[in-house]
Amino acid sequence: MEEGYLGPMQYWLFKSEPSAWSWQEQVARGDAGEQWDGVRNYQARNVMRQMALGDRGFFYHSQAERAIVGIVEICAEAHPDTTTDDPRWDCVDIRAVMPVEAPVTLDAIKADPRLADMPLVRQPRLSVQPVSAEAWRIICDMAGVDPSS
DNA sequence: GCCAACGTTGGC
DNA sequence: GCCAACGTTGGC
Repeated sequence: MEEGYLGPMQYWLFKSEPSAWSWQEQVARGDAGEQWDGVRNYQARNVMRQMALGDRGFFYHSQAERAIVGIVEICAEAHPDTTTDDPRWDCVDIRAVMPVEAPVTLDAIKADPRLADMPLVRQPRLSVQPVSAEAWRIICDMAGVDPSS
């Protein structure tokens, strides 16, 4: 990636067990954000390496809730994960932008054939995922959120 | 709380 | 470099 190049906005999805790291905790970090650490999976790491400053993402609660609950922004691009000395693992920082008007449940996503190709549906264990511009728009619609917010 | 799927680890 | 064992994840 060239320095200073502003590419098209990209979209992502971050999955978290609310008992480990919740949307409420993310919001409490404010604009400083927090590193999305602890990822020990190459595919998820590679996804994070593609993220650019200012990209947007969904914040998804797994476990009992299973719903997208908030919008986040990438506030630091991939850098070494400070929770390990293992140089293989990178992470980005994200900050909360806003909660969604209405949580979008996994059930609702699975029920929409336009979203059938999402990794969330196809590869449920991938903890950090890309989201297509179309899926972003559709889900923002369901969530009562302006896709450009 | 179970279990299937998956990904990483480590022995060979 | 293969593959079995193991640990983890996440939906149900």
